[in-house]
Amino acid sequence: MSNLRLLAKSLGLSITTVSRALDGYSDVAPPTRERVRAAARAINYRPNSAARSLRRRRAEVVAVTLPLEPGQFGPPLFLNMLAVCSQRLAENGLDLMLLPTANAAAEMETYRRLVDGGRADAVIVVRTRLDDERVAFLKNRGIPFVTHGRIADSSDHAFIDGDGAAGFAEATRLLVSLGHRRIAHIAAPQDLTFAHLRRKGWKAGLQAHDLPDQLECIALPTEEGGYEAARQLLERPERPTALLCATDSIATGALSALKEKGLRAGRDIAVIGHDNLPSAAFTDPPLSTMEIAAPDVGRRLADMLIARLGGRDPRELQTILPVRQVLRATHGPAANWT
Amino acid sequence: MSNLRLLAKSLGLSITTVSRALDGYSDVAPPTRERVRAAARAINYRPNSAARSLRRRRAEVVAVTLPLEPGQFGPPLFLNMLAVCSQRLAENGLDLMLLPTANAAAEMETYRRLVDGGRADAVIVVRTRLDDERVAFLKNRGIPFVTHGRIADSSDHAFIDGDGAAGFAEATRLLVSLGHRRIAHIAAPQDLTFAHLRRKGWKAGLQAHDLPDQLECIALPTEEGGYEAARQLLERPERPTALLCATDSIATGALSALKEKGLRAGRDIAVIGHDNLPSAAFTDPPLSTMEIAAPDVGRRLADMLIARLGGRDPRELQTILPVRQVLRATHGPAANWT
DNA sequence: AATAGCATCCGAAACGTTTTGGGAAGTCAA
DNA sequence: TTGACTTCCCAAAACGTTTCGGATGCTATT
Repeated sequence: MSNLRLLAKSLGLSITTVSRALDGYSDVAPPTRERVRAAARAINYRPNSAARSLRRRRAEVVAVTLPLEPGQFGPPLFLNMLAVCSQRLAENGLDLMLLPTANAAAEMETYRRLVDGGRADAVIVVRTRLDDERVAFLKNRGIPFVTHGRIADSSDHAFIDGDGAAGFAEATRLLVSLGHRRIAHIAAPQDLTFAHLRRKGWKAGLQAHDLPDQLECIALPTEEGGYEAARQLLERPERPTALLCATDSIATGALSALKEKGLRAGRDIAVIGHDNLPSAAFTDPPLSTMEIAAPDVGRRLADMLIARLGGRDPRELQTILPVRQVLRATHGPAANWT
Repeated sequence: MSNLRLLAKSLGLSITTVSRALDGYSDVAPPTRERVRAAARAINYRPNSAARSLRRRRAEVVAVTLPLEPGQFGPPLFLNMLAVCSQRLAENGLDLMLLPTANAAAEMETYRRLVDGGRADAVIVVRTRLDDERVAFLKNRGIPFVTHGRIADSSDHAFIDGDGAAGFAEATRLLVSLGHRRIAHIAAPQDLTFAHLRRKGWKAGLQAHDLPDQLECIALPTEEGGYEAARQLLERPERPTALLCATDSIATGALSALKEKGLRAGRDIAVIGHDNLPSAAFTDPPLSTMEIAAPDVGRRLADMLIARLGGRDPRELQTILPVRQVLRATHGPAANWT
C-alpha cells in the first residue's frame, strides 16, 4: 500500500502538492498535475480511506442495515433498489454499505457502532415498524437519515414509501366491483408499518361498501406463512371468495394452499398480492398484484439522502408514491358457490 | 461525537489510560477501569473507526461486492448465508460490508478503492467466473480472500463451493433410472463457473449411459430465461422428456412454459432445479431440486476468512460441499409419448 | 538504608491525509 | 528600482486513536 509520502518523494515534490494535484486544485501547474497523476496511476495509488475520513471528519459512507427476517419487498427487488441508490450515491462520492444483522439487538448495536463511531455520515432505515427504536435513536443523535417506509408518526423525518393504504383500498374496491362480498386479508405482522397500512386500506375499502372485515389472518410475509393462513381462512364457515395478500410471497403460498383444496385461483377464488416480484409473473396462474408506480425509487432515495446531508429540512423530503395494479390471472369474479 | 480526549479530561486521567482501560489492559487499576467504563457508557463513547483503523493499520472490515445481475443463489438464500457469515465475523471483531455494484467495470473500481485504499482487510468474491479478473486482481495485491464458487484454476486460493458437477451427474443418473432418454439441460451462461460445472455434470451423466447431449439451451438464470429456454426446447423435433435446470429460477420459468403447452410437470415431463429456494416448495407442482448439504456455509466462509487473515495457507482452505437431492413432485418417470 | 520489584499511570510519536497560511520566484507597471 | 500581483509550491498542524518507553510512588527484600 503506497502513500502520499512515497509518491511525493519519488516525484521530488511535497506531500501538499501531490495531494492538491490529485484533487485537481488550480494552484498546481498543469504539467506538474499531469506528472503527479501519471505517477499515481502507475503505482495504483488510492488515498487511504481511514486517514482521509479522519481528517475530513466524515466517512463518506451511507449505511443500511439488512434485517434478516423476511421483510417488505422480496430481496431481488429490494437489492435492485439499493444498487440503483448506490450508483447515484457514488456520483456524489459516497459509498453505500449494507450490513446484514441477525436480530433487533444486533441491529441496534450496529447502529451505535455506525453512528457513535463515525463510520457513516447518513443511514437508510428499511423495514420500518410503527414504533421503531432505530428512528428514535437516529433522531436523538441528529444524524441524517431517510426511512424506506413510514413509522407511526413520520411527520418530522425524511421518508419514501408506497401508498399501501390507497393501493389496498383500491384493490378491495376492484374485488367488490367483481362481485366479491367475502374478501379476506392475509396480513403481515402488524408492528411492521407497511403491513399495518395495507390492512388499513383493506378495511377502508370494505367499510366503504358496508362489508364485514372479520375475514383476516396474520402471517409471516413468506410463502410458508401465506400457505398456512390461506388454509385457515378456507376452513372458516364464511369462506372467503377473495384473498387480498399483504405480499406476493404470501400470495404465492396461498396459491399453493388453494391448489391443494382443488380451487383454481382466478376462477373459484380471487387472489391479489403486492410487490410484483419477478416470480409473480410465473406463478400458476400468473399472479395479479400491485407495485409502486415509480421506476426509480433507488435514485430518489439517494437524492433525498444527499439533500439531507446538504442540510435540507426533512419535512421537505417526504415522498409517498402511488401504487398501481398489475392485473394478471388471479383476480377473477366471485364464484357462485356459497 | 465524543472522543478520548474529552473523556480523559472529564475523568482527570490521561488519554493513554482511558484507552487502555477501555481495551482491558491489566496495567490499569480495576477501580479506575470501572470508572472509565462507566463514564464511556454514560456518554455513548465508541472509538472513532477512522482513527482506530488508521493507527492499527487495518480496517477490521471484510467486504463483498454484490453484482446486480442474476446470480448463483437466489438472493434470499444468499443474503442469509452472508448474514450468518457476518455474525461469525463479528465475534472476531470484523464487520462484513456488502457493496452493491451495477456492472463489471464498477465492480473492479470498487475493488480498487477497497484494496488500494485500505478499506477492507479481506474480501469475499461471489458469483465467480471461469476467468475472473477480480481473483487475478486480489492475487496480484496479495490481500486475503475467499471465493464463493471456483474459477478455472482454483488450485491456489481459498474457496468454498458446492459440488455442482457431481450433483448434476447424479440428477442425470436419477432421470435415466426413471426411464428418461432425452434429458435436456437449461444451462446458465457458461462464463459463470457454477453454470459450467453443472453443465459438465449433466454431460458426464449422459455420457455414462451413452446418451446424446445435444438437447441444451443457455438462458439467463431467471424465471424469464427459463421460460424462453423451455419453450425453445419443446419445439425441438427430438422433444425432451426431462429438463434439468441450472437453477430453481430457471426451473420456475420452465414450469410456467410447460403449463402453457398443456404439459404437467412430474407426469408428462420431468423438471429438476438447483438451489432449493424457499419458493421451490410452493411451485405447482412443488419443484424437485437439490441443495448444498451443509447448514452452515456462511459460518464456514467466515472461518476460512479468519484463517486467511491469520496467515493460513490458502491451499488448506478449499472446501467442496456435497449436493443433496430434494425430491418433490416434478421428477416424474418418462412419459410414453414420443 | 538502599535496592529491587511491582502496580499504575502518562507523554509523545505515529498512522496518512487534508488544509491553512503562507513563501519564493517571476512578471508587470510606475 | 520598487512595489504589487501572480503563479507555483511547501511546512506544519490537525483529525482521534494506539502503543512504546518510560516515570512515579509504594512495598518487600537484602
